[in-house]
Amino acid sequence: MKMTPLITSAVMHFGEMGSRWGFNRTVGQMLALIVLNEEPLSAQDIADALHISRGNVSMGLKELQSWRLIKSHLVPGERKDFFIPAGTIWELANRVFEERRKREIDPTLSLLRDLLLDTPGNENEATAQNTLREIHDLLENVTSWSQELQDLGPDKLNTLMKLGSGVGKVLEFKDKVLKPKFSS
Amino acid sequence: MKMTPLITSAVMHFGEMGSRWGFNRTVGQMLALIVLNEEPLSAQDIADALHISRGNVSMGLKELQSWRLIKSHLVPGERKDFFIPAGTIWELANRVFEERRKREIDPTLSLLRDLLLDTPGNENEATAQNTLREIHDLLENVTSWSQELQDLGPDKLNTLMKLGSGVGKVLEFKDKVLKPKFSS
DNA sequence: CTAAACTTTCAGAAATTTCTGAAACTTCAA
DNA sequence: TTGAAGTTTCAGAAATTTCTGAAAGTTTAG
Repeated sequence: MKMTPLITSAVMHFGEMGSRWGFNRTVGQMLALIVLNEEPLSAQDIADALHISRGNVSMGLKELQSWRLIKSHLVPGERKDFFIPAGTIWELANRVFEERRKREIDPTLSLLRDLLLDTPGNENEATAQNTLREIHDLLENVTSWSQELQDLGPDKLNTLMKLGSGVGKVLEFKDKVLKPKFSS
Repeated sequence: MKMTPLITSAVMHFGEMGSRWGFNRTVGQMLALIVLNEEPLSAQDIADALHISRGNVSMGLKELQSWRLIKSHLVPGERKDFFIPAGTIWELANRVFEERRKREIDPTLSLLRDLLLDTPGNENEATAQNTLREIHDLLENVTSWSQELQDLGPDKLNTLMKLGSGVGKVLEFKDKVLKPKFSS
């Protein structure tokens, strides 16, 4: 399992970006390696290709599985596990999105809900609470909205994308058609 | 400038989440503090409230300004600078989004474009390149799409959100109206 | 020009995260 | 039941990130 220069640069880059995407350098490299290789890879293959310890690979694989980005693939007659991507690129991207939402937004939403139940103790606190409510509503909207988009699936999403800046017009149009009583 | 318990828990939480949102703990706390306080705060106020060093505050303010999340606010008759949020919650959220896109997606897009120009050296590399192209196209779509959404602005976005799962129907509808020649 | 009030910078300390490698564990064939 | 092939775990080493505080820099009033 030797890496060509092209694959090496991609793998290295995904390693660097990995940390920005929620996992660490080696986990990012491992993901890129698995996604870019047609052949399923064993843990040992990965350790060799990336020059990292076997233990580190084991932890990384566990994390990638917890994100549901890779899955193990049993090769008949082989004792060890091999790993392959757990879906299409679109699916993987969605999983990363979803997982990040879980880590970045959900805990905040939960705290904000709690804080909004408290009775403000003074003027200043009341204003702060209003701001918190604004943040809460925004996050809730973002969450449900991104859920919608994912549910649409790549095809419809693409149609929507091609509309480009026409989205606004469709909306106006829809308003006129569906709510004719209230023409402005 | 003392913090009530409500504000304290919000500030602490945004500190913890800060690291997931692209800045570090104290920067997150500082942002929350500034956003939740009606009154503009001086650097010293912040250092006192959060019990962190003056130097750290200075670096944090610089970073928050580079993200365009806060701006300084001159109080007549005062020598020192005071800081306030650089816009509405909606605007701040957009800036965070945009900044993250710049850091998380743009560099990858740029690398992928380069890698796609290379001529694949062998079979395996050709397949890898196809995968890279798929990733590239997806990222490009995500980028332009999220740009669209931001341009729509909160109001239209909200209208669109209220449509909920009806978005799909609107799309089908639009297809029929705009492309009647090619009815399936 | 000087000094007071304030800010920024940055070297190195502190805290946190990641990685290694050896030991413990599991599984299976014989 | 044994041992070979493989995996996981985790304590502490290494690397990285963040924070402090003292020194250098800037601005303005007088």
